[in-house]
Amino acid sequence: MKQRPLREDPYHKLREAIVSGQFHPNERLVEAAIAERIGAGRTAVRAALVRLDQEGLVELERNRGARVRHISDGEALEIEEVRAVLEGMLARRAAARITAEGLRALRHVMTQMRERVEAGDSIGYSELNATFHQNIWTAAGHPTASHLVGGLKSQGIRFQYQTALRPGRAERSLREHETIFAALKAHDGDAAETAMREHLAEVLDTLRWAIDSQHRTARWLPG
Amino acid sequence: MKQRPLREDPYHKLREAIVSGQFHPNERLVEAAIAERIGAGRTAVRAALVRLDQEGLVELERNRGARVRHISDGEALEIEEVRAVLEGMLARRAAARITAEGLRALRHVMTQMRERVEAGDSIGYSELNATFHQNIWTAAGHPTASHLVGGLKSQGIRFQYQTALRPGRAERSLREHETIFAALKAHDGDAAETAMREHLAEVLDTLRWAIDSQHRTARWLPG
DNA sequence: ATCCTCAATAATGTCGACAATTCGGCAAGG
DNA sequence: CCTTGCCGAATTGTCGACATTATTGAGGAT
Repeated sequence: MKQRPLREDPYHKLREAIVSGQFHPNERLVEAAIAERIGAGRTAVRAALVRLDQEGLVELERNRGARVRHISDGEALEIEEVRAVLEGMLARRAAARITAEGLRALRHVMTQMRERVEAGDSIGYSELNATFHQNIWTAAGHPTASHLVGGLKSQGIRFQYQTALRPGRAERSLREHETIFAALKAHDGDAAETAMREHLAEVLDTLRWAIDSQHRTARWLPG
Repeated sequence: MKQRPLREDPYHKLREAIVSGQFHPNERLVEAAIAERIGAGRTAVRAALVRLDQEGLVELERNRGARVRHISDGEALEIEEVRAVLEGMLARRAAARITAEGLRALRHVMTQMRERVEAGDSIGYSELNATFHQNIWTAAGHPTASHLVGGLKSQGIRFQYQTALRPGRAERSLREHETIFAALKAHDGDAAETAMREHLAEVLDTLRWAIDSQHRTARWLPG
């Protein structure tokens, strides 16, 4: 019995390549090329593409092949909106069910986040941010919602770098996380949901700002 | 250029067969058998199974084939919970954006629902119920959330018959819908979200009741 | 110069065959 | 009687070949 390393699975390999930005949005994904690139047969690649299409990372058109799905600005906002309500629900549940163990893990992550902010390391902070949220999903014990949120996150990942660039965002974000943590520690479901939704409303605002400033610079250059 | 009738697409055919209950939960789905049954090649059936697996209607195990996914009671409750927050959000948005046209369509559906209740036609009412909610999704203009809710709905469909059986459920449900409609008509987002969430909390309670009574009768018969 | 036609090309969709794997039964051994 | 190992049927996974379909580009007519 040999275990199957997930990293060798064509689906995961291709998914990782797309999410990590190795393919540009709207770039065509030719089955034969992908097959050779990741060292798999065309059949397996096909199956992977079907899954990724269903997942929303790839767009599959009959007889016209696959391309990396381009997430429009508006869609990114929609995704963030849905994330907000789902994570709000997860935070509420987490407040009711989180254990001492879970709280300790969260506190540990927050300590690291504080370090990253003080060091001015935006990208390191961003990764810890993801860890923080994932810990909450785990504590919530709600596979259905976690699965959905995970899928949304992978779609919106292209925009996550942009939000980190806003001046002063990290400090503010850190305070918001502390509020969430306090609510969880107090097992206050209402407060946890509210704090999480406010936090993600802030993220949404930042995203709007990032998109706006993008449009502004885009008009400056060619004009 | 010939249009492709969706009903002939193996994916939709198989999906419809599963959702409509032509296969039991946990029933094995042998590729060759399905292929012959719906008149398609094994390749197409394979692709359909992959999609349905990603969608959560089918469970695909490596080298062990596919089976209809069994949604446990707990999972059904989780699904309903997620549906509640998502539809709540959609109702809020719908309140802000619904047109006179959309309101008229909703009113028409509600009239029919009233008729079905008075006629004691639970199953007809249930279908109109689905239509009512779909109209709200449309009015909300939020493809991302609508898509997710649609997927959840198909997973939980097995339980929807059970909830309709509770005595007096239909009348109460009708009143709840009227409340939602009033909030939409008044373009009151807060009220719409609250009404929708309360409505679906009721549905969730009814579902808990259905599951409980199921367990009771299950223990009576063999005990 | 522009538009249309049509062949050449490249990619996808489908099929059949074969290899790999799982599962059930059956017999040998403890 | 129970466990273990092995064989065979059934099913899935993969590959290669071929049909089908879009796309591209050249050439000719207006």
